[in-house]
Amino acid sequence: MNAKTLILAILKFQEATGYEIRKSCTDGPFSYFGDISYGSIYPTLAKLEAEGLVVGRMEQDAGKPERKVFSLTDAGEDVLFLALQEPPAKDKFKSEFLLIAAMAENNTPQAVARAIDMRIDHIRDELAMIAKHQSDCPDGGGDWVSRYGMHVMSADLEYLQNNRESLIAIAGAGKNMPAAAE
Amino acid sequence: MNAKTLILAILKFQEATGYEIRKSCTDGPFSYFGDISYGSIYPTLAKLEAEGLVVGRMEQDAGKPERKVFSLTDAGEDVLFLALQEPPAKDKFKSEFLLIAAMAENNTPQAVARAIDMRIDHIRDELAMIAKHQSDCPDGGGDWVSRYGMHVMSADLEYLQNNRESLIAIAGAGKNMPAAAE
DNA sequence: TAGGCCATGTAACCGGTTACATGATTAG
DNA sequence: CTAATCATGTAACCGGTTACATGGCCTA
Repeated sequence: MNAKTLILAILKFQEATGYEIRKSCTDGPFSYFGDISYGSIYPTLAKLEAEGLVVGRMEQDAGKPERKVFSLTDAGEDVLFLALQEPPAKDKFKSEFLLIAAMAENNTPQAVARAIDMRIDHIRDELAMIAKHQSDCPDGGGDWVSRYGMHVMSADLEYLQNNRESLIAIAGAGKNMPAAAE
Repeated sequence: MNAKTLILAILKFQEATGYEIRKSCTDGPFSYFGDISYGSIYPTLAKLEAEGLVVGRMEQDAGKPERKVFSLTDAGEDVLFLALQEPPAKDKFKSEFLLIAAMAENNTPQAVARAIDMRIDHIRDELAMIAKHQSDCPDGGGDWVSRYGMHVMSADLEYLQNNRESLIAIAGAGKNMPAAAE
């Protein structure tokens, strides 16, 4: 997902500043579609405005930094809809935790325990986030995706909790283990 | 997951050529940890060899291109184990399909149907791949990860199959729909 | 005989990150 | 008084991709 389409999509849901866009695709519900930072958001927003796909409006509240709120134009909507009709790229799932788990016999029980606990916490946080945002879209595609996420993540969490001990037990079984650090 | 650690990890499981490394992290079971292509594999392998973390051995079979098979050295193993003990980065899941689903009301039923069918096929393929590779590691971390993957992906597939129609029904409900292309 | 697979490698490019610069307000 | 949050933006850098160059074998 390139920065352009992602920003267009976010603005289709609601107008936002560069700062807000960054937040919603770092922590927020848009984090599942792609991840972009300031260094690409602001320049992209400028390009998009030059192309007439978004418009920025200056806002000034007393005692607050000036903000530039962007919203989608009709032309921007057309470009977004066209992009959405293209066949999607394969989903990407990349996990360092999985590598640690797959190589558990060559690691310390401590490191493995920490890795799985981090993942459990992470999924719990995401589940909480989905629950929080689900009220924003009680039906339609947003709701469908929320339910999907909760279904899959619940299964994920379930496995992790039920098999935590067995993974930790695997750790340290290999030869040539380094002396336990930390 | 940077190219260096990923290559070291792959070589811990079995020695391989640059070509084989690329295959196993594009289609194969290592695709969940990271994705690297020739342009980064070969230079990284050269660096790794210069650092003494891997060694390459030339092999020549009659009627076949010459191959350089790399394997991990003791120093490489140490570096890998150290890297594995670091707390893992948050897992990344990025999905264009999810964006299409979330915006289903602004898309054509055809495009939405194609997107969900592609995802269903994709998950079925991955499930088949895991089943195929599971026999390679009947126990330990590899087995744990295989079971994990099958558990989560089965839940995923289940939701997708049970809710396919409802997502397609959402499509086309929005205003300002573009004329159906294709 | 065309295309795919095996196999190695390079050079140019680029999308996106990191880190920085700046500054006001509010919460702890 | 410090840290966090809100807010915008730039410049340097870099990891990794794309596309290319090369070539022989095997299968449809």
